[in-house]
Amino acid sequence: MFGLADCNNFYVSCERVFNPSLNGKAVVVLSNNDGCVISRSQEAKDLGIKMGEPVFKLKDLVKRENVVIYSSNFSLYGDISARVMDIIREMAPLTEVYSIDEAFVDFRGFTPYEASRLASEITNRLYKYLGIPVSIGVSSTKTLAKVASKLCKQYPSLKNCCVMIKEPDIDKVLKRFPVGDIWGIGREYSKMLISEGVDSAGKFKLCDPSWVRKKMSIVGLKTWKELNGEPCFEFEENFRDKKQICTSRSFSKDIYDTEEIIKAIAKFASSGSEKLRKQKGVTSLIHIFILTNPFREGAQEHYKSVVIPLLEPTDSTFEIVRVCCKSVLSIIKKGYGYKKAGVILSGISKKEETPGSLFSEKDLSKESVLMKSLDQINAKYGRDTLVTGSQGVDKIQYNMNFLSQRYTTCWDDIIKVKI
DNA sequence: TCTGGGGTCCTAGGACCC
DNA sequence: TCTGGGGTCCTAGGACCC
Repeated sequence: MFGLADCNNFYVSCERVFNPSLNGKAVVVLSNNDGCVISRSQEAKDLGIKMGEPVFKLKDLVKRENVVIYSSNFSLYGDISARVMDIIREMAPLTEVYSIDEAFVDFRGFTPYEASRLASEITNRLYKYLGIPVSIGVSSTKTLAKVASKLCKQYPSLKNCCVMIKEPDIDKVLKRFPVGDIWGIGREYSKMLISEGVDSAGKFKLCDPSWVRKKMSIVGLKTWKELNGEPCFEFEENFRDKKQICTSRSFSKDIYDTEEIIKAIAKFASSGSEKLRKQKGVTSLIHIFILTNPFREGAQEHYKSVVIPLLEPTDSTFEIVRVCCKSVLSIIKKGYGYKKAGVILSGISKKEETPGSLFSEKDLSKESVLMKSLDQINAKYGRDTLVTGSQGVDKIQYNMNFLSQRYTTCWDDIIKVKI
């Protein structure tokens, strides 16, 4: 049996821990740059606020209903998430962290009764120790466990735990479960299935597998099998290395100045390199992209990108920043305002397993020492203490008008709170 | 005025290999 | 008249996740 522990309205719940007066109120957390809604309290959902909705469209509603707004505070959410995962791991050692607010928990070998006891112990402890409400669903596959965890949110009487094992019970649930809410079925497949008359998980479960395979590839077929009780997604080990590392941001306004774009690209390249070194990898392919504002009228050409294969795979901030700054010039057009940019590092391999070049002119061991010092200094004195010249010293401005304090990770903020 | 960021996997088609 | 067969690798694009 697989369990899925899912924090309820996670970002909003984190804000509520440090500000209990938010309980019972409509609260939303916004994406980077204060763009879209990415977390909603139940009260906000009840007002009809949708996931991903841009906040400027909600202006009237926010005012009328006194919706409380927060900018996203990932230092806080990341730290609370780590604490949640630690506690779950203490109680169920084989735990796969799936996202910032979800973990699959191993319930193999448990009777349904034992599973339900452990699940409720976990939710109770998380609420008691951290103040974070968590739903746990348990069933025979990951996909069904996801369904079970969603039921908890629908039926408060379940007290945040739902063990779903008996076939007739499962079928009863699936019959009323919207096909688009199934894990692995997104907007496009959902549209297609509904147009074919398949609007519930129950109906999808009864589809002909070869039809599913044809329409939705092997991925869709796996989801179908999982709904039929055949596990296709196993537990995975947690610290799998990334195959690509993407760093990108939207800017708070359109940027026309080439120097400004270069600064941003240098910053993205340098953060990417740092992430790369953390997993002891080297990149051999760099992808840079810039976008003009796609929502602005009359903007034609809005996406430009360039891919640069490297002759020698590297993890050096200097090398990566240098290549990026030089290459981005080839795609920037004068007179265009850019709204977003990013750097993707791919073709990643383990540094120690990557052969060096016979004709290299660089002294790689020196470079390694330099990078190590760079990382150590930034770890000790804070991010961006030491940066490349092309990144510049003044930070790029992003909108963060409703930011809470970093209650658990930043000493300055704690002092401010006390005062 | 204001529309997120960071990932994964699969498939089709083209270029290339022997 | 007749024009191989079996692969791999790469890229772009499309779907999905939170």
